Amino acid sequence: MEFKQLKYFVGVAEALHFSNAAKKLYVSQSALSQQILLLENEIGTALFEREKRTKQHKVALTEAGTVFLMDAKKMLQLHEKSIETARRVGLRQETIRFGIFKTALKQRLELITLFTKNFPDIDLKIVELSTYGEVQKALIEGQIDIGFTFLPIQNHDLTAKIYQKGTLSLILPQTHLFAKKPFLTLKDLQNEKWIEIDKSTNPVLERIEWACQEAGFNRAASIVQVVTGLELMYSLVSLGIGIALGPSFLDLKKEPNLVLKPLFNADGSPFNAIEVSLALAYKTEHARPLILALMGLIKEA
Amino acid sequence: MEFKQLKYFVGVAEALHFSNAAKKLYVSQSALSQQILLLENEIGTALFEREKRTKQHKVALTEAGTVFLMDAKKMLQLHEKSIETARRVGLRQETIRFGIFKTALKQRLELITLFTKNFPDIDLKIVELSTYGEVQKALIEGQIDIGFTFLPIQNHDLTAKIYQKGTLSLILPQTHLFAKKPFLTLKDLQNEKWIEIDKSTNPVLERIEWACQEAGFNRAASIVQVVTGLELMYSLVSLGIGIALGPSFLDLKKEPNLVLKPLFNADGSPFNAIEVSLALAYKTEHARPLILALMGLIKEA
DNA sequence: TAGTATTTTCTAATTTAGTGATAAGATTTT
DNA sequence: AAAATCTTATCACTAAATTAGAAAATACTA
Repeated sequence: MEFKQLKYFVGVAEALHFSNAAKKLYVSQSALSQQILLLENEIGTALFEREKRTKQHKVALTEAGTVFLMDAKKMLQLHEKSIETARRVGLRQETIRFGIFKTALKQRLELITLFTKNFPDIDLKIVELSTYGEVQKALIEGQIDIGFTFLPIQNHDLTAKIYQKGTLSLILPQTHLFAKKPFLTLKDLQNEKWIEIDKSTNPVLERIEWACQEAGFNRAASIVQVVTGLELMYSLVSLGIGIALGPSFLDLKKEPNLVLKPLFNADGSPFNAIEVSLALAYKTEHARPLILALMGLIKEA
Repeated sequence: MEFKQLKYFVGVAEALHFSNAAKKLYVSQSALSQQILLLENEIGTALFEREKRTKQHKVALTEAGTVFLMDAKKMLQLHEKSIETARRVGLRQETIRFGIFKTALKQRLELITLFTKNFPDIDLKIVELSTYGEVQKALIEGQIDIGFTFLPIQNHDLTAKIYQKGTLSLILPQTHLFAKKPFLTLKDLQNEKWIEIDKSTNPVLERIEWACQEAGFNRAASIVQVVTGLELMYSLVSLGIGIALGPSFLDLKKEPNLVLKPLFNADGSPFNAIEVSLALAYKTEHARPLILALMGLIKEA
């Protein structure tokens, strides 16, 4: 018996419907069926009556299922409570300095929420840095304990885990001719002017140049402005001074004049040769349970 | 967090010693360490103080570990209780007919104990059959629900799981010249007289003949007596009428005049070309949770 | 300084869980 | 009826996690 199976069981018991429960639980219906079967075969008795789907998709708890549901809920409650109390006792006055940089606004909020929700008793200090390169530097120098960064990481002293995987997307003014074109390729962009984020610390950005060379043009020559922050980039693109590239998970809701367009290869497949991944990182030698637990939280999102 | 980790944690907390706890828990010490680490890294705080083994191998619970221990025990209790009550409710008056045959006395006792301990409320009927071939027949014909048998199983309607793996061993009178020889090979036995269990239904026994042919002699010609049960075989071997072969897991404690000797290849490696495996089997199409749960119990042993 | 006891780390092998596609059972629609 | 639909179970494949065992690391003992 596993806690996962208990969660699945409670999910099905509440939905009384495998497919619907699977959606809520974020697993496939087949995985859900299998785990419920495993649970039943461990206990030795059916927990649900499927009745060979005799009547209208009737899934009902058996008598054994009914009594087991109560215990399953208790176990899950105790599971949560046990973690909470152990954390409260073990983490009194522990401090975590969490480094963030200016990109990825939505993501950092989500993660801070996740951190404080799961570890309400730690002293979480947010350290704002301007670029992800500075985050890496601060991690290595021990000024922060954990932080956001883009991949790849050059320094081997850091351990990172992908938080959000993205590809390169195009940032256009809504008024741009291409804003309505469904399949944009790199080649389509050969006559554009470009705004670029300072790339001194980002190896990914260099790969854009290579990709443009492959597509048959030299983008570097068309860069009209290099900026250091997203805000200025957004402004310049809005003004029509040029277009820009950025991670596909950027949140442009607050920039009504801009649109984020995915890129495609010539054959119509998504252009994902250049991966832009946002990751959470810590200095490997500073690993301790609390930091590893925070790292572990990202797989829930 | 997994129940397995909770069991391991309680084991270490009670032994306050990883290696000793590992033995009790029947896992390798490294697996134990890893699982405890994983648990600590999920909770986010250390549960044990290892103090970098500063003093005499001191393993102590941290404060967080102490509070977590109580919850862990509660969860494990609830885990057991939940299974018990679900079984009690779901398995009222269920009957299982368990087929056994005369070999493997010790093993069948162990398994019956395991069955009744885990499923105290089912009506377990032991059906004694004389050979494992009859057990297979009874399974197929539906006279029994589950039963012991030797592998391999010819009939594809049965599903089996190995309960105990063994090789062929030699059954000798204690007074026999070979009883003290450390490395017996098949070739050493070419001039012996043989007692043999009725092999009409056992494909494994035929492979003995092949193996003897390979070793350079014809055993079939030296068979002085074919018997149908172990008891008679033991008696005849005791009397010095011949020697016999049998599974290495036979229990000869009650036969003080007999010894069980492993066989070796000419190069000194153990002779395990012929596997004699005792398995638990059921008719595949009769699978139901209770039978699968009983099948599942054998991995605990 | 070598020897012993103990836990962690590393690696290869096995086992397990997950997914997507498909099958099977039963009802509803055409 | 036949086809479409809905639902759960099963299959085959892939990805991930778990295990044991060897070796490394750490500290105490003689």
